[in-house]
Amino acid sequence: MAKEKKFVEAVTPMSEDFAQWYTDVVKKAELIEYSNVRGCMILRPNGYAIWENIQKNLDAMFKETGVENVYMPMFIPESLLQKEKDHVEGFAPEVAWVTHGGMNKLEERLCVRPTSETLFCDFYSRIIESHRDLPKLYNQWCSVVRWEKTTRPFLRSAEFLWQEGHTAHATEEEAEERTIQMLNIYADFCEKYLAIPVIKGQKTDKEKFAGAKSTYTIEALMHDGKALQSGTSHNFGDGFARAFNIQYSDKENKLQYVHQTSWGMSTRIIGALIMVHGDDSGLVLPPRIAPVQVMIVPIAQRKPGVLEKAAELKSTLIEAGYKVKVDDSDKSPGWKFNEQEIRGIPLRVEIGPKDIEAGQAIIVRRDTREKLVVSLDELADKIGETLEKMQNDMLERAKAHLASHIYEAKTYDEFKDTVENKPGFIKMMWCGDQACELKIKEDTTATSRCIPFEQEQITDVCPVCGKPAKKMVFWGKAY
RNA sequence: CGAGGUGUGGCUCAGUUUGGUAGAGCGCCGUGUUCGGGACGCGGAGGCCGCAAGUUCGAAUCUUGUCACCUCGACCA
Repeated sequence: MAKEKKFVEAVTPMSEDFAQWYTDVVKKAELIEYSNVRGCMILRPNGYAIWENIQKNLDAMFKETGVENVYMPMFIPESLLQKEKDHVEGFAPEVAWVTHGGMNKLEERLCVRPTSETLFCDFYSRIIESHRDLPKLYNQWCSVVRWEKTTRPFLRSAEFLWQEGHTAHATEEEAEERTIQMLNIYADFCEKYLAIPVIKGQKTDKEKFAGAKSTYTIEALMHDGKALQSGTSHNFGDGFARAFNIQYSDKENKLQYVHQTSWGMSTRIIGALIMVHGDDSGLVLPPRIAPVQVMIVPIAQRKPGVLEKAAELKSTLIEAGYKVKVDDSDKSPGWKFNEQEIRGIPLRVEIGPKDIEAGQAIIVRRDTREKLVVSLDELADKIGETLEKMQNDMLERAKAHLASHIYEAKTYDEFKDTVENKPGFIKMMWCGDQACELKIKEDTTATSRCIPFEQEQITDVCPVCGKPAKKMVFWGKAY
């Protein structure tokens, strides 16, 4: 029976106001709380646990390829940051500076790392001497600070958590191979754990990382049709090595510069998780990344035996390897259902006196709300099956959404019309000239997202300028 | 950083036009009855109205400044 009164403010529907929906979900799922410092957020247990799971799984994938973790200082002396010209130009406008130690002014001010290329380079210049020292495959998990003008939880915060991998190689080929390898790891991770399909490709010169030779990216599509750069992998060539004098003696005893890469994924990906899978009831977490996979909701829990049964089911499921909690608060069942849904917990198990009598329980999927009555003996098996199915279905749905939001433009008018009316990616040929890229941005606010690895020849000329087309580019509005 | 908007118990907001010392619902605490889609009764706690100056006998209300948040741009993971 439906109640007319709804006391608790629901999440703003996506269709009404997507930005507000996002903020509501972030707050109501208790992922974050705003802090006292502009643009900085407090990651609450529900939010941090997601990051911990991302970290755990991604870290394991890195380590399988020989990567080792280190930790670098959070401060960078100004002189060190200055060493690579493009790099400092790219980051200078948004670094935070430490000017005093205690009461004393520092001789040289220190920047709070916006990224740690310069520190790794300085470090590598000291520890690399011979070809026998290569490759160096280091990564660090840390936070970085970028004094952004406008911030949004997860998508762009002044301080954010991430990992940054920095490698040094003997040859250009090896560095390129590593750059692509890490991009593939990100893409695989997104598909396998986060159920987020991505477009892999290369950034245009305009969009590439400050100081990089080439930047590769994975681009995901949010529910509102906007793109989110979800992970990047850069090939630095020997540019940084020359600026920082990172040389090794090769087999012929000749001095050579190393070739470097760097690659990162941040808490921003949690923003993607929210905006790819969430719905009007809140967050929907893919089972493989969900900190709690099953919430058991006892019905009529004060009736004898109900809580005991719920606890028993919990132990059974935990033994079977699932992450399970029981909501034994004295809220009404309806309340608990809504809480579980807003937090995106993949499955709910309802267990009440009637079920106990019948030797059964009800499993409810978060994504489809599909209800499944199962006998208690096979609960663990069914939970496993359903989690698996849900993970797959979520990926398939996201893939379908992505596929149905990729458009093609043969003329610039068609392009402009599509940007205006159909949110998503637009495939269009490009002459390779930055002027056209800038014009597109000026006219439409859409930017080049990437030059996808999987190329097609849509037209022979660049629809913007009419010159011969060199590449097909994915364009779109982005976060 | 530019344009616009909003700041009043934990949340959503009324009160500001016309200055007179703060309200509602939800939430919270206690208690009892409840429990299959945000239950109900009774009792209670909690706010010098974002912050700072100013005008005034008196400011949530008027003035100036400042900070935060939201939307749209520019910049960026």
